Amino acid sequence: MFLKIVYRRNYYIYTTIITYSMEENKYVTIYDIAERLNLATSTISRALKDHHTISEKTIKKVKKTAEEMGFVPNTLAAGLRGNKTKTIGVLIPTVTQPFLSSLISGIEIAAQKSGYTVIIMQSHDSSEEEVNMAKSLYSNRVSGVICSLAMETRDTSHFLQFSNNNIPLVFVDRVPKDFNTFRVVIDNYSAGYKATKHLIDQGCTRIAHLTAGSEFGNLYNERKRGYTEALRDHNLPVDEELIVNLKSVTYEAGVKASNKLFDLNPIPDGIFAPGDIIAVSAVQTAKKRGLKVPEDVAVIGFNNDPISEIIDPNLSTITHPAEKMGKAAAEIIIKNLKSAKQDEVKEITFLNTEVLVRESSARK
Amino acid sequence: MFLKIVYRRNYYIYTTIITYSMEENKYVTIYDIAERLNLATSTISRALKDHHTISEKTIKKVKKTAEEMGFVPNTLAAGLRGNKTKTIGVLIPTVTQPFLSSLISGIEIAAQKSGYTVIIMQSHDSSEEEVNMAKSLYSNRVSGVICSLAMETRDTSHFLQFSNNNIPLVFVDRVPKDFNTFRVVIDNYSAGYKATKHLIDQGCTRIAHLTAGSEFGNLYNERKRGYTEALRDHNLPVDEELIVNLKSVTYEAGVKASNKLFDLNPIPDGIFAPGDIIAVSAVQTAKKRGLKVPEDVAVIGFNNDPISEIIDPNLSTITHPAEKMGKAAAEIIIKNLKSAKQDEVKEITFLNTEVLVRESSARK
DNA sequence: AAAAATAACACAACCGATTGTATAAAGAAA
DNA sequence: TTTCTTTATACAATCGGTTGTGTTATTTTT
Repeated sequence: MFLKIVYRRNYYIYTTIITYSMEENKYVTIYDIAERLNLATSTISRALKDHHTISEKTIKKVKKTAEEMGFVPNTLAAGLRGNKTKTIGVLIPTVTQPFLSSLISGIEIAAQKSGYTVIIMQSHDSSEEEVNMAKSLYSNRVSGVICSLAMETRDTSHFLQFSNNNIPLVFVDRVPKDFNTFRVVIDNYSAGYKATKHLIDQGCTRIAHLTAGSEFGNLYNERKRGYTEALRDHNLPVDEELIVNLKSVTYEAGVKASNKLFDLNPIPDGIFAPGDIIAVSAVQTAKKRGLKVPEDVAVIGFNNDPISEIIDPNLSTITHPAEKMGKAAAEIIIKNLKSAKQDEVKEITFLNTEVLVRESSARK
Repeated sequence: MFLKIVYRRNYYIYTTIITYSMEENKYVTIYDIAERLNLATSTISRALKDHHTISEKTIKKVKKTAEEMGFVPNTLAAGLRGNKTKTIGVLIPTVTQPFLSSLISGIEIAAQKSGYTVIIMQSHDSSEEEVNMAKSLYSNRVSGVICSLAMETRDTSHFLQFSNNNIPLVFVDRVPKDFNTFRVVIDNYSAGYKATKHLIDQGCTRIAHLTAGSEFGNLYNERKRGYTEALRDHNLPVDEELIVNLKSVTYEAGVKASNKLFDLNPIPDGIFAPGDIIAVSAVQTAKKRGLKVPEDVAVIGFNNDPISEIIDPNLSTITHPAEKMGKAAAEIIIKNLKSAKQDEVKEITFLNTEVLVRESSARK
């Protein structure tokens, strides 16, 4: 065995390679252990999981031998027989958004604790991919599914294969309105309300709102509803020219929308953005135009992404407890898998959000 | 079936629930199709994969019926029989770092394209968890494994179970020195060299370097080696007081280290940080102390994290092609799974890095 | 000491797709 | 018509744990 270094471009490195012995140790099965110990495979199987019908002595002997022989159970065989796999399928738009990667992290930690494995699939916000991947998860006989819908998704019938087959299904964050299953969300309405109220409390009277998404993605609409309600409750007019609908939730779209707002006369004195990236774009656009944040315009974002703590001025934001939501979702799955049948009542779990006041909105 | 809303805290929402019919459609198997069509299961199995011994007519009929009956193949059964699963296991420290989530994204896209499923596990930089999870991947009979080592890991013998059993194993980014298997990396030495040279080219003569990690994690050491070599090549002294070793790669640790550097007299006129978060902390610490970036001190980071484009001033950085690396790793796995036996030669794939000059270091 | 109860383990079917081999039917060659 | 191919499909073993039931010992009860 030797080493070949491939230079894909023009860089060099020096490396030492030690070759380990390559004798193939085929997968060790319970049959191998049974043969070695002159016991039945059923005894081995039961001994390995401390079944009460097996004597202490045998259990100890079996476990020791299994260890020695390097036995690792074949999850597939167990899953096939028992028709369950201790695997949780996660179907989300992408793993690269901070919110979603934190969500995964929470799921993974909770799953790990109970001995579950996590399969992750990315829909890339495409319905078509979501349909395929749901099928793939089903094909893999996942024990439960956690999903945050693709932006594009309207029809959710591809999730019926889970709910119809008693496979626990939890929607997180971007959830369908009309599907009877578990949901873990934040209250986007009250979060929007709180964010707007905060700006009002800071003395803002001309508060703009950047929003996004369609009617179906009720997430942004709920935030917007909170925004308008807060304005009404405080006797402020809801000015349609202060509400800008983003084509996409990107930095560039945020810059464009912010510029539109700052072209108004008078400019808004407060901006509520439904995401930190957008809020950051607003802050920086303001700064570029010589506006002071928060003095001239106060800004509050959403999510509490890592960046919100880092930019200057620090960004006020609404917390979005991603990891907790992941943990909650995974725990719902696990709880429902433990009991013989699923909860009749499909709980909607609301997690708390908080206004995090930092420099970008602190006028007082 | 009804709906119960659980208020975890103090928020409210209004939701409509439509209950879908809940008749259970058990998993449909090829046996069910065989029975319906009065054919043998072997015929069904072959027909579904266009085997040449099955007639066109039968294939068409079988596929139609399978579709109608809602047949979804049981991956477990196929995996058990064939002893392969079309699943790639990914074992990384965490999914929440931008580099790693982009890496996953790349893996997932490439895997998806070839019909592979991805299982992700997080070691949280703990060796113990890494050992357990490697075992779990093995237990799940993954077809291949992609791993970026836990910071803590010294002994890599828990990966022998893969290489000894002909399961393609690719290490990415944080790779062991002495394990004979595929690796996908960047040339950290030359990246460090280039970053430092860039600062020199900008007129810096007193360049500090923040570094991290131990001897084993050769990643940071390589960057440091590039740094010192670049200095030497340009007849600049290597000043130990300008090299600060971080306890952890966090913003806070970066602030602390930066302050230490700015307490020196004279202060460094350039800083090379081995990560963008650290670089950002340096930039902001400098600004807080009234120093101008890049005039008083030029800063260059590493990774090209999203934040580097957003902070003010924009951060110069070294690109770290995460998604490409993931794609490359997955493709190596897939290629090796396609051929009967693995490549004898375990390639080391180097991906290119580039100096991305932005405001934080552009003095000229 | 005989009957009953319990402990300890073995036997074999099962999960569902795959695949080497066998068989039957249809067509081609002799 | 008979034999040889070719085509189309069936049969049955297999992968490796799991689990209901059966079978022997061994111990306890009466």
